[in-house]
Amino acid sequence: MGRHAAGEDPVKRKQIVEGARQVFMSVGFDAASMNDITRAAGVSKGTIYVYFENKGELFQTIILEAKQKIFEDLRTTLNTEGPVEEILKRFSVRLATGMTCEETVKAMRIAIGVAERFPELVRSFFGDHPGNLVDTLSDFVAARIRTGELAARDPRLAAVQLLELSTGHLWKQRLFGLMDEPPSAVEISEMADNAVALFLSGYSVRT
Amino acid sequence: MGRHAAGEDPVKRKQIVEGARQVFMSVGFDAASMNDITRAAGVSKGTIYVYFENKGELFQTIILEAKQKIFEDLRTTLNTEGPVEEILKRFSVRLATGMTCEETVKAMRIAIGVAERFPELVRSFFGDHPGNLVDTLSDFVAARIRTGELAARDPRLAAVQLLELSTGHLWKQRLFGLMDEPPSAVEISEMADNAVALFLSGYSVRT
Amino acid sequence: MGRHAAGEDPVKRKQIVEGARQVFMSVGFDAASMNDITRAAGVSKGTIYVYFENKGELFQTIILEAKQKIFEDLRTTLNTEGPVEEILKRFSVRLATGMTCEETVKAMRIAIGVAERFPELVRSFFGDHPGNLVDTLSDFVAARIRTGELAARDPRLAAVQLLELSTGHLWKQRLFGLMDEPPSAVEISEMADNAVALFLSGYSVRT
Amino acid sequence: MGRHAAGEDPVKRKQIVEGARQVFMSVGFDAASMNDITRAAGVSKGTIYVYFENKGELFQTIILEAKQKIFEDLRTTLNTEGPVEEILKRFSVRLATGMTCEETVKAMRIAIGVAERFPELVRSFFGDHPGNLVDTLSDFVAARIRTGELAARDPRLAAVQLLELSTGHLWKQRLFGLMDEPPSAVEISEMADNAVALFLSGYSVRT
DNA sequence: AATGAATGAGAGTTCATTCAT
DNA sequence: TATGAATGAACTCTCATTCAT
Repeated sequence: MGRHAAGEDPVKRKQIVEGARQVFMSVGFDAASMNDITRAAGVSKGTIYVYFENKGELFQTIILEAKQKIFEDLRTTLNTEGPVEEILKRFSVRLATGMTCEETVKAMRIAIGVAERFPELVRSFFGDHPGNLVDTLSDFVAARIRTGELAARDPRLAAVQLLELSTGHLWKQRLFGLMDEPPSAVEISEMADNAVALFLSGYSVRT
Repeated sequence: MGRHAAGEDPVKRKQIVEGARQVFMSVGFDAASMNDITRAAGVSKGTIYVYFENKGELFQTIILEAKQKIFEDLRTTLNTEGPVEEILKRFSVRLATGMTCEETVKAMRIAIGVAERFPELVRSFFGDHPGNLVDTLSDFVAARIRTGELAARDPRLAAVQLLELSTGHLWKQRLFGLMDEPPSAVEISEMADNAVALFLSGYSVRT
Repeated sequence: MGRHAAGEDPVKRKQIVEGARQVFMSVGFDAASMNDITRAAGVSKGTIYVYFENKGELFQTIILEAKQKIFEDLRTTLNTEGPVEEILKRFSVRLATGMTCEETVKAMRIAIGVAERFPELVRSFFGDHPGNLVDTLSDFVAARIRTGELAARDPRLAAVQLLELSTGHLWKQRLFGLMDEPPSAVEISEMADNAVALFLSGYSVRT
Repeated sequence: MGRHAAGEDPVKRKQIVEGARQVFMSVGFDAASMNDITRAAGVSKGTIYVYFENKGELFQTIILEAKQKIFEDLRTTLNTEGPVEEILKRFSVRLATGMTCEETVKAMRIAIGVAERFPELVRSFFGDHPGNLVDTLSDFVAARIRTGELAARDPRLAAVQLLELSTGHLWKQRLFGLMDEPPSAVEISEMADNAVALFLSGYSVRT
């Protein structure tokens, strides 16, 4: 039969998710009404409740989807061959780009705002799931220590520091609304240069 | 007569603000009802509307007050005499302590969550007001460059980097609910040590 | 001050109860919407929720009030002096009148319909509360056995039987909608005569 | 082709009715959702609407079926030969058993609860259909008056009185939730004894 | 000046019914 | 003929705000 099972038509589901994203992203969780979402999705209210148990579940879906996009290809960046400096710079640029783009910033803002009600949701951004950012970068640093390219007593600390230097300022400015547009490629590149430079001034092996 | 003009009794105002602070901080903006605040403040609803235009304005007052507390004594830290390293460490410790304490984290979370509705409010945390954090620290770095203690092409960039290194990881963990309690004094001290160490490895004048 | 406390203005309360009675009585519990009641009461929805916790509580109030009216003066009827036959007839008439009037019938119908959800409510009609109908009449019968006017091995059984004979048929016809109007005084009187006659044929002392 | 016309397959119809019976009996009319019934019946929603115009019609069918069961074999009881007392007692026992069993009580409660919306439905329980209870018992009493076994000026009144005495108290207690389980055979038998005894004390021919 | 009872629009969710498949 | 995904009106209840006292 050509018809889909209840709650399983991917086109409808996409429609709902898309409508919900628009509404949630622009007004947040509480201020988003299911009527707004209904309207934005072009789907009836009843249908939404077939696809999602309730407002909260729909919300979590939106946020988790948004989160996926940021981190997915960062690991592959670190797994390529090449000189430390070059790889770290590429990593730093990609990370900062993902963290400061419009969608990420909005998703994080909203998730942070409901942290008390959806604790796992916010945690998941930098959370303990395998392959989280800190672990991944720590592994890279440890490997390059073994190759003699880096020298650090605490690879994890070094990783954390690079992460902060790479995203910190621009991301915070975006999060707190001090920068209305995502930073330009040039700005990101400069910040990455500076981050990697300071990092290497502390952890590269002096000749 | 000893009566105050409408909306001008500072004791009443304090009462309202205190009640609102309790309620907003514990449940956020949307979940806080004016009835709850009325109850917590021990003031009638009508009175609240004499002192504050509406819920949003009251909310902004609360958040701005919370913000003041974090940054107020940081500048004096930088204005003391002494060796760069020592001063920066003290600054770093105070900043991280203020940024990760319960009240700050809650206030930021709530403010971030309603960023779309109260854009100036969130901006004000790290905003462009005179004496903001970046300017203050930049000035300090520039001064120490003039004294020959530090060497940096871009004092502002250096300041930003120190700020990120000083608060970044712990604060982000607190904000995203990955750390339920504020970090201990030891944790903060270690992070400050490491931050200042990396900073100086890049910007201190090599002998 | 001339103003009433929240939920304590007897005029408003009466208005709400009156509106609710109209709506509940004419369509039952489930089919009655709070909007209908709002309209019928001429009071805002919020106000109703100040006076009553929820729909169920309002409903219980309506039904219990209706119940009060039926039974309140029956006991005094039995406490008067006079020959058994005359007293029982008066009791029988009053009971049947109360049980078959429009309001009682509607209240009972609706209460019966929601017996699973409000069990105490239905039970209260003939319930175990002190001074319920069976006890009261049993006491009377027992007293008249002691005076030698009646003879019955089981006064309670005799009381129950009189109650059924007095109300049974007419009440059941009313309850099941076979009689659109309350029975006339004549009909009730005849039924009472017949009930008392059969009762006395079994329990009066033969000379 | 062996297919049935729309809405005419008796097996499907039975399935629907059975599913609806389960659901209606356990939660009542309003709380029963067509989805529940769909599930209980194992038939699609569309199919139900082929066999029954709407929820109300389906409901009426269920209630009428439940009603049939109570009264169907009572007439045969009265048509047997034997002494009046014995026959009346058997009749009384069967009537009380049928009127107080779980299914009857539930069906009556639900029907009574929606009496305003389905007036004919409730009426049908004791209604004017040929062969209703009162007529049947009146005929029996009249016949036994002609044989000289009973003496009553108004056979219909006598019949009504016996009916009330036979079911009244126990049934009312069941209907109003004062008795959670159906009465035991012993209780019913005793009540029947007492009912017939009082009846005969009034209407048997004295020797 | 201060109060708090009253308002009513709007929240999330359910469900009888329809109609494309 | 039978299906069940989709609809959207209607449900109960909440709450920011007003205004008579």
